[in-house]
Amino acid sequence: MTRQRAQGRTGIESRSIRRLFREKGIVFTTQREQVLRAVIEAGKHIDAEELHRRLSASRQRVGLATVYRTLQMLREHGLVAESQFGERRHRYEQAEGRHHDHLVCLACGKVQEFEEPAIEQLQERAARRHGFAALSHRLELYGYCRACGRRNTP
Amino acid sequence: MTRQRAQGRTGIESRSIRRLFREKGIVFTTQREQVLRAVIEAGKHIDAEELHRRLSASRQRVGLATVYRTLQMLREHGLVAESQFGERRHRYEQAEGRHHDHLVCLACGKVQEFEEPAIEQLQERAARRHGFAALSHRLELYGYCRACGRRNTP
DNA sequence: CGCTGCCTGAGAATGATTCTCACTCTCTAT
DNA sequence: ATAGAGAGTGAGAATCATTCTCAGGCAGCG
Ligand SMILES: [Mn+2]
Ligand SMILES: [Mn+2]
Ligand SMILES: [Zn+2]
Ligand SMILES: [Zn+2]
Repeated sequence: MTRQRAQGRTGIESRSIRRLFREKGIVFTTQREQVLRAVIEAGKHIDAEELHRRLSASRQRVGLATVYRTLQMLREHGLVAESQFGERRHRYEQAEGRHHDHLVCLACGKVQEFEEPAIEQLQERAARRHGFAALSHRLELYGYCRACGRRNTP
Repeated sequence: MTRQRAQGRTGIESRSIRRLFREKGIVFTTQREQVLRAVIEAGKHIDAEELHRRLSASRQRVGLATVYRTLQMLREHGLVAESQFGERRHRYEQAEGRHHDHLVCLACGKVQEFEEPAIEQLQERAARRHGFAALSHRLELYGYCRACGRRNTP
């Protein structure tokens, strides 16, 4: 079995995921490695079904139940972030260092990311005012992206 | 059939809902009236199933499908607001004039409302910066309420 | 009062996610 | 390396909130 030599731009090698899992106390399995790798390569906001489809096509086959289980586990370990965007299914992305929120276009479905540190601060302040200890949050703005806004209200 | 005389504290009478519907171009039916009335009386964050149960118990029976259809319709007309709070089912509340966001306790499930006009402004600004025309948003903070926070981290 | 067309309700259908359980694999300790 | 214990996997069934279907019922308008 010829093994691909260079993994390419992601730079994430099997050994490093193995190490990552060990550090986090996560049992290593090829399925888990493949799921995490696929999430990272997918880029942004992929759903479980699509992830499963891509894995079945290009890599080792991984059961859909395992995809779900693994995503949940990775989320609990802070390696993956889950969002919903007003659809029925959840979407996943790699949880990188920086937190961000989302602008969801109601016309074309595009999801744009943004950061606004001042909002995060005010959230924290608002929470404290109510004696609430915030661990996480979700902020989504729904409306029309630049392209769709121009099309609808010229 | 003896009819209840005074509707009590809500102050919303049949005639006024009829008028409200007419003004909005909504066809009046007793089912729709009952659903809206039940949402208002429920107070906060009730789900469709519970609404259906209460209607079946105390008022006229309304089919579950009709409850869902009506909630969706009322939402489109801005009379009802929908949220999700990380659960599977949606929750509904009367859409009153003032907008608010939510603090969701991960321990006891309590949902507290808060307003922070400065956040709303910053959201608008962030959206504009990306050429995005925001129509609505959802902001939820997840963590521990005062009572649960004290219990867990004394 | 009598159409016309929207509204309703019971049950079936849908669809994303979770569960089940027999089997397999990882990890750790020999 | 090897074996045993326990955690992970996968196919399919189950769950369950929500939507769909369609036959029968009302609302609104003349
Ligand atoms: Mn994102
Ligand atoms: Mn609320
Ligand atoms: Zn768009
Ligand atoms: Zn609490």
